[in-house]
Amino acid sequence: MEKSNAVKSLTALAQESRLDIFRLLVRKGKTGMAAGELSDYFGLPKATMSFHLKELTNAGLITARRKSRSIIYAANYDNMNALINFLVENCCSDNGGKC
Amino acid sequence: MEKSNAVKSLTALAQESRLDIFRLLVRKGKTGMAAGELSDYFGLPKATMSFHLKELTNAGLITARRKSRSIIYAANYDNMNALINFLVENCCSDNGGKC
DNA sequence: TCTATATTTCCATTATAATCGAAATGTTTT
DNA sequence: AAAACATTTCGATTATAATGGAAATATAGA
Repeated sequence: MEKSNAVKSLTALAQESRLDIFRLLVRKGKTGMAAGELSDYFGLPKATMSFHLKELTNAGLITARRKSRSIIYAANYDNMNALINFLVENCCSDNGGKC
Repeated sequence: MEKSNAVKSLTALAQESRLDIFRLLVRKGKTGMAAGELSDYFGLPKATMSFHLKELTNAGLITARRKSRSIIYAANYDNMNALINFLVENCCSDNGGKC
C-alpha cells in the first residue's frame, strides 16, 4: 500500500461514525448493508451517511454495488489487511528483529 | 480497546508526518529515538515535531522516557496491536464466520 | 410514462487540526 | 551558579473536515 492511500484510509477511520460503520460492515461480511439500512441503524441523516460512505469508499475501505433500488456497501478485506500490514511493516528490523 | 481511544489513535496516525514517525519507531524497536534525532531525520522544526510526538503519545501509540538530556520515544506495541484487533473484531461473525 | 423509493450532491454553517518562530522550561556539565 | 543543550509551550495564522436540510439524480414497479 502507498503512503497516501494509508493516510486516506486512516483519515476515513478516524471519525466516530465512520469507525462504527466500518466495524459493522467488517462484522457483516460480504453480504453488506444498504445505505438506507445503515442510516436507520445509526440514526444518522441520509445526507450525513452518504458523505461518510463516500469517504470510506474513496479510501478503498468499503465497496459499493447496486442491488435493485439499493446500494449495498461491504468491507474491503484486502485493503483492510493491506493497511494493517503497512502499519506494522518491518517491525523492529532496526533492532535485530527483537521486539 | 475503547472506541474513543481507537478514534484518538487513528486521528494520530491519519497525518503524513505522524504516520512516518510512527512507522520509523515501529522499525526501531524498544531502542527508540530522541525527539531531536527525529526532528533532524525528517527535517521538521522542533516545535512541529514536539506537537506530533505529543499527539502520538496522548493516543498511547508511543512512549516517552528521559535519557540524560534527551527524551527517547518508542513505539507502544501493545497498544498498536490492540488498535488492530479493535479494527478487525468479530470479523464476518454476522455472516457465519465466512469472509 | 408516471409515481414511489433510494441515494447522492449542493451549499452554508460550524468545528477542529497543522504549522512554526520565539519564549519558556527542564537537565546536565563545568 | 552559570552556560550549554534538549525539548516543550505559547499564540497567531492558515487549512481542512463534519453536519444536515433541500434539491437533484437514478432505478423500479404499476
